[in-house]
Amino acid sequence: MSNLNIYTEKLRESGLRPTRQRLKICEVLFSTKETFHFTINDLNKIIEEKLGEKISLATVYNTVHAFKKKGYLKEIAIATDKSYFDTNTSTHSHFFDIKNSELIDIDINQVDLKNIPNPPAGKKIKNIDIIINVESE
Amino acid sequence: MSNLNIYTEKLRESGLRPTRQRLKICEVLFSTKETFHFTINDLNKIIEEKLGEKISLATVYNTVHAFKKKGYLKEIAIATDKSYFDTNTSTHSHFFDIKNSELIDIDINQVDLKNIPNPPAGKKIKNIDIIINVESE
DNA sequence: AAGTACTTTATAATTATTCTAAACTACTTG
DNA sequence: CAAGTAGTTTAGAATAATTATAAAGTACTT
Ligand SMILES: [Mn+2]
Ligand SMILES: [Mn+2]
Ligand SMILES: [Zn+2]
Ligand SMILES: [Zn+2]
Repeated sequence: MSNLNIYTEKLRESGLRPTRQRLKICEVLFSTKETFHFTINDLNKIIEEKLGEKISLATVYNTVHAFKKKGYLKEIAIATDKSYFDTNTSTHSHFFDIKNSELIDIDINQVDLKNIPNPPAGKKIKNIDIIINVESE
Repeated sequence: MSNLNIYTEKLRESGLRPTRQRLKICEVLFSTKETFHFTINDLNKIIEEKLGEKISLATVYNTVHAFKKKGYLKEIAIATDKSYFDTNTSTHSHFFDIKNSELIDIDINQVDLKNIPNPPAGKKIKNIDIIINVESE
């Protein structure tokens, strides 16, 4: 049985119309057991190659942003030329292998900040991004 | 007395010729008491406005990259559309105010990771980027 | 069935950055 | 110093990710 009905329902609940394009993208993003990281280009390739579908690049961007806004995706704060997204929306940090641009999840419990400094006056902490850069040895 | 001779010497030591453009950029970057954060665009504006000089944008890029390579500048790993650089080259973390794109130094002693997780097999940790995102309240 | 708001799409625009190749300049060497 | 050369600057073109535009298409309401 497909997840189509589930996605349709979820999208409607979110105020997003369950279009053919959005449902395809849901399949790609949310029907795997494991979560994963991707760029817009990655996602576009998967859609074309795995699904034999072609969705306009603008729609892929629109959809990813819409899903992010609804909390179904997270954007990873990493300083590269392109944006990375994550189907794992729980709070967690990452290893990042610069050489092959690979992101690897770190369980929230495995890394903790001690002595979190007080933010500057008049500002409050929203969230903390931790990237542990690694390289193959 | 100007720092020109010092910069000239420093550049020569580094194998970089002390050109008029590089010396100007040294003045802007390294003659202030306080360190600071900047984008290429910021730097270019300072050169034009404060020094009445005009240096080709390509040269500004070239120079910043050369200085970074020599360790006189650090690039801050922040996920924005433009790159940020830092004249503070010591190991430290940052507060980042997304609203006004402001970076604020955090002393290295004020924030520490506890339980740094083991990197994936065959990889070793190079460095750790910590960004504490803040917003005005 | 018709109307409306939302969505998709191709394409253009934007923006940061890098590339190119010609002109220029700092340094070395005779 | 004069000449050679290797490094540097520069304007402008190229690249690449992303966003904007606006027309055509679709989902939902009535
Ligand atoms: Mn960039
Ligand atoms: Mn970007
Ligand atoms: Zn992740
Ligand atoms: Zn700093």
